[in-house]
Amino acid sequence: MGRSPCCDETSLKKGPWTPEEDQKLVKYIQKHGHGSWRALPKLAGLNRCGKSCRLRWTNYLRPDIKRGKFSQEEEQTILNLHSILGNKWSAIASHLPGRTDNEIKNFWNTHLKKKLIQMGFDPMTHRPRTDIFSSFSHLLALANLKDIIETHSWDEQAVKLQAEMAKLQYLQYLLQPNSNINNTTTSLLTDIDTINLLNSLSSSSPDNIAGGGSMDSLIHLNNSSIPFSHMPDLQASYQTTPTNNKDSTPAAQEFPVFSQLTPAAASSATPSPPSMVGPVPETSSINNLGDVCSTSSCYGGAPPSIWPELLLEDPLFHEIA
DNA sequence: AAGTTCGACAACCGCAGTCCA
DNA sequence: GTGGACTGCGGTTGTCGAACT
Repeated sequence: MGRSPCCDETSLKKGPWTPEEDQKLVKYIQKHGHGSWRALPKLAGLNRCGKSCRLRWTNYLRPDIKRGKFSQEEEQTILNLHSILGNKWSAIASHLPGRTDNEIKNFWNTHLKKKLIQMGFDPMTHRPRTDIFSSFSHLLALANLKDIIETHSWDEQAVKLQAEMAKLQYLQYLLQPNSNINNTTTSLLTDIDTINLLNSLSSSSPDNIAGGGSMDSLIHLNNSSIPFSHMPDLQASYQTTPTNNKDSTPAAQEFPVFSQLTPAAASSATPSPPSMVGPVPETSSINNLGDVCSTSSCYGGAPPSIWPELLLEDPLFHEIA
């Protein structure tokens, strides 16, 4: 298949379009239609390649383009569709009238992706990240650095650190959704193993790596439920722990679905549906979710909404099904 | 006030698919 | 069937203004 040279002519202008160029392009297309994009620049009196003209028209000058910030509904639609379609920006754009694939792609990369990451979700899978312990260990270390320095020798702590990290790494392995655990029995054993391991961590001596607070931290993290979303026992604490007023967190306000999860849904051992359903990390434990709301796409006081519903209503969902 | 960093978004690049002579 | 022309698409880069030091 031959490849057409397009913009390799060095004499052709690149870079930002001027208002004059825009005007020429719009006038020409309004009068003649775009026809052949390759021929268009000459006919329109533009020193651009056809490809550049096409992009400028489709991404910016087209009259039916909706500009401005994305609405909350649009944001949810993007999240839903992305969870099914992945980076199929044009497919996503086709469900958002007036929005271009480029605009959606940019919005995803600059806002939504960061938001998911900050909330502890993998932006590609829309599931809780399973590598949370890598950062968790850092958090533990930071949180207890003072205690370590003040009360214990470095050697002593180093040994304990290694032991705890080994446990955590094994725990992480057990929690891997793609681990080679296929049959029910093994899966059950795994959960038991996992819980036992957690218990062992929680029952460690008070001067363990977390300075007596590692399991507390875990439980609080479990309120955020990133690593344990498929662990029923721990989910119980998720729903009953009163000390964490999730509804007051920015994330809970912004994504009310997280605070509305039923125990059954929260304790489901089944991997979450493509849409992002799952508890939200506790603001103060994981990261500053206030930052999440600091973006231009945050809509304080907006009515609650639930992505999966939107997803199921979308005709695309039926197409795919 | 000047320089630097960062975020948002427009634009470019190159591959892949489709159409058609 | 073949190959050139063209379009669509997704990843990446460049630019510019705002925020920060």
